[in-house]
Amino acid sequence: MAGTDGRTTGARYRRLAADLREAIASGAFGSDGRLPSEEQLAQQYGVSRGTVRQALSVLRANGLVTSRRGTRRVVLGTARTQSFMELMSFTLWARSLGEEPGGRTIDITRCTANPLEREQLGLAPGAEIYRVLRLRTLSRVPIMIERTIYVEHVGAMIAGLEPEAISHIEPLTEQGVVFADAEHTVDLVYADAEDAELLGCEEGAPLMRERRRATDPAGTPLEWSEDRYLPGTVSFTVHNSVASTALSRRRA
Amino acid sequence: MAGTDGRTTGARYRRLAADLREAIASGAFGSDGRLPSEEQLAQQYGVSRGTVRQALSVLRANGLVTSRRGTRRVVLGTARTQSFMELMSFTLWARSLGEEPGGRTIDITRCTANPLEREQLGLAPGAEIYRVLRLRTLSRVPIMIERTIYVEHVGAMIAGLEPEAISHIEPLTEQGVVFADAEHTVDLVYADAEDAELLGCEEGAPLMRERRRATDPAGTPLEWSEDRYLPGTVSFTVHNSVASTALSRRRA
DNA sequence: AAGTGGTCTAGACCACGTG
DNA sequence: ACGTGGTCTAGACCACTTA
Repeated sequence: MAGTDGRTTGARYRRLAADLREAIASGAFGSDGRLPSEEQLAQQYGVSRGTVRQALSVLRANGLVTSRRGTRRVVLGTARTQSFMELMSFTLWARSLGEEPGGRTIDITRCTANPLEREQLGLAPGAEIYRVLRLRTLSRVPIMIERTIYVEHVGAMIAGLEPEAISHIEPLTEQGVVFADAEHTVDLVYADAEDAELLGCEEGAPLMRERRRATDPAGTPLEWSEDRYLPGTVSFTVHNSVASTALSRRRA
Repeated sequence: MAGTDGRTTGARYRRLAADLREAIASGAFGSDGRLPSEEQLAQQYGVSRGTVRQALSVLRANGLVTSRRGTRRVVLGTARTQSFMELMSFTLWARSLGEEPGGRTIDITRCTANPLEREQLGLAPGAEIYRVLRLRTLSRVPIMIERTIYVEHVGAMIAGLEPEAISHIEPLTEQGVVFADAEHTVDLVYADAEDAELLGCEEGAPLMRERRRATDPAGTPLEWSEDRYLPGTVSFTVHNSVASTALSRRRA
């Protein structure tokens, strides 16, 4: 519960948030889970109240602590949310589970984007894209099929990787591609012939579908992906509050 | 693009956020979608830069605008996210779609919570709960079956409603029950005999499942619900960014 | 009545992107 | 070099909860 250990890089409020996250996970706030007041934390950590509030707002958005006028904050639960990159990268996600990620690239093609693809990536007529088809495994068991299209300059990097490369996103990040935002949509679809063959299920079998559009910090789309999971292999969880709503329910 | 019209209640930054939301929706920021600088907005609206930033952070969390050091913010899209209550209430949601919400309460029972239910609502052994089973329709077509358990004092209010009441949450809100946070988990399940009969599908047919735990501002659980949708009727969408991650992918 | 978080202000410096 | 958003500070007042 010290106030001086912990990280030394990045913004103060991020380090503080990480510290508090640890303190929460280790049960440092007692059985009732009441946090110190903002003023107390500010003094303990030698920062202003504004910085404390910035740190706490992160924890609040993650559903870790309450926040209401008049009473101290209370611990709601330990960290469940994953980092943004863990959501983008099947490989990172698998590793964080302690499972062995695998993947087989079935096909990579460079071609001219069709109208639908142009809309998904916000491209002009005639733009070139890369289409990538991969089968993903968890501890050698196929669980997901991934159909992704990349804007040209990103796809070119992917095409330069070895076919056996397990992670595609890590090399991209090393080469300076920055993913900043993503929109995920989850629904239910039925396996087509290709799905069935690759996943080893019946044609017409139900699958969980996650569609995802990822952009760079400027808002420019980088990739658009449609992932199909075998039932019983994944679920998606969202935390939502009056103050910050990220989720929406749509008519199909 | 005036700065003086708009709401007159609630926090300044919320009113400002609503104003900016409208301005974005009406295309007031031109074809390139570049927003004025924070300093300019502060002067236009007669507030401090801090308040402007607070308003913009709301829009950012909703995926409406970009935000990066060095450049002005840019419009990403018009509002897609729904209010927190629209997510909690099937009735509100249906109305916002312009469709007619309907519901039939199949069963309400007061009983002692079993161990699983106690864990879901964080209750002590022996606690009483209400179990509610409802069939939900959109424009008279059944699309979802809802199995909800309520803590005792909330369930008692539900039990006092007419059986034909379309909305359960609205009366609760009027009686002072405040929903503040919720955690939603989406996956795929297969219809059991009861699902099949009520939804009019085959037993074993695939359904989209949304499980939800909702709490009051103090973090005390109020309800736990398991909703099952017919395929093709809904999808769930989440916006996610490096700065604020609410979503997580789980091994089933 | 006292304590706490929510809101707002005014000002400062820095890191980054662009011209 | 300049403008921009990101971070941080110090202080103020208010709304709410709790005792």
